[in-house]
Amino acid sequence: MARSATSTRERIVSAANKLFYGDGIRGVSLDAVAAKAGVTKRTLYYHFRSKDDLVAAYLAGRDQPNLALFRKWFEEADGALPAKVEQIFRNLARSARHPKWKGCGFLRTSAELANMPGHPAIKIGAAHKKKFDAWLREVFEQAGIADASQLSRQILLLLDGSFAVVLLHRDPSYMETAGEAARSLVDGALRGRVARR
Amino acid sequence: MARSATSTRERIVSAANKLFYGDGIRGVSLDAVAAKAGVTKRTLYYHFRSKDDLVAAYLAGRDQPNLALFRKWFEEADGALPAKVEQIFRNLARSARHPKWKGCGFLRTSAELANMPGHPAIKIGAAHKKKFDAWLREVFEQAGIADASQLSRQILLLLDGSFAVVLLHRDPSYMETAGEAARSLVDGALRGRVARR
DNA sequence: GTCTATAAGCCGATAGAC
DNA sequence: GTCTATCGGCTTATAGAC
Repeated sequence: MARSATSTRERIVSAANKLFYGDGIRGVSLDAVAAKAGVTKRTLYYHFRSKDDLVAAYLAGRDQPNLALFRKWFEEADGALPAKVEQIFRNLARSARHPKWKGCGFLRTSAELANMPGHPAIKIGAAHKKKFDAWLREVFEQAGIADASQLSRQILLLLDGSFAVVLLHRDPSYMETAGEAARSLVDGALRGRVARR
Repeated sequence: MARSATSTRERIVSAANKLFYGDGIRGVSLDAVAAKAGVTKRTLYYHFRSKDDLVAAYLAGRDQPNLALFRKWFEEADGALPAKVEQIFRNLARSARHPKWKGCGFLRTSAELANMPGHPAIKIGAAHKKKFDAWLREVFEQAGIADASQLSRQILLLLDGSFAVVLLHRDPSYMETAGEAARSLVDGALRGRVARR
């Protein structure tokens, strides 16, 4: 009734975000989420129909902030297009050195719930990556790159590959390697654009 | 006592392989593994100290067969080096169209157990990828590519990226996109080799 | 080495009061 | 909308017989 500065629902999602991202979906109980949010489990179930519902809300809450961050990194980077793309990977490497970093929440959820392909959370993850792909394709199209769609997909493969590889080896330098590969591919596409004229 | 054609231990690992790969580590109980292996849980605990121990055995059992398959795909492919590398991705796309395909067991385990960085199973996964990396680097070195190490890492990023992306979108065509990117990078490295002479 | 049986605790989800 | 209390089931792991 008394509306607090952050709503109960927001506090629950925030707690779920920290716990699910940190320890994985099936590694976290709703008891733990409720306790961290400072509510009882009954209240949690008032706001969310089920654990699956909360998992979907957890990823939905990461969608826009994540996209905004990538765009910001790109826009603030100096240099030509290949260097600006590479800069995304450099910033990612920096964030991956933070001790709490545990890869991409969307990819990890799809890996953990691979036996439930239609799970709402997986759909949210897929949509998130599609949005990033669409933004990157737009950037490449405006640069006059012929097959912008193919190139953006390739960059996304490198990006998601670096999430997976860095998580496995705990070595963020792979993100810099991925950035160099991305720069090579963008460079090649730009030269292709000129050659085809 | 009576040694069966397949030992009890092997049957347990085989059951664990199917279940863990299919439904994820934390999504599978040892009750289910024991039942599928046709033994009691007490027998399972005779052969494996803990669930973590069994998880490690599950991934260890996938190491060599997986590497052998990639090598076979490469060796049987026609054409020059870039085409042979691309053929690995084409074969992977074909296998990803099988209904039981659920990504890379090593990567999915590291994603699910991201909160346990020192877990034995993660070490086995990291070692597996390092072996593949070393083999690919050797191939590139023998082709006279200058920075074979950098190139093999880039190809692995595309490979692992395609595992993650295809699992999320359930669209194996991303593996063909990754294969084309890999071919581009190998092509570029070969041209670099000539240019530097 | 394999069995039956069970400990001890955690899980998602719900009942009913206020 | 939030609380206390609890259900029925499942989980890892162990005890003790043969």
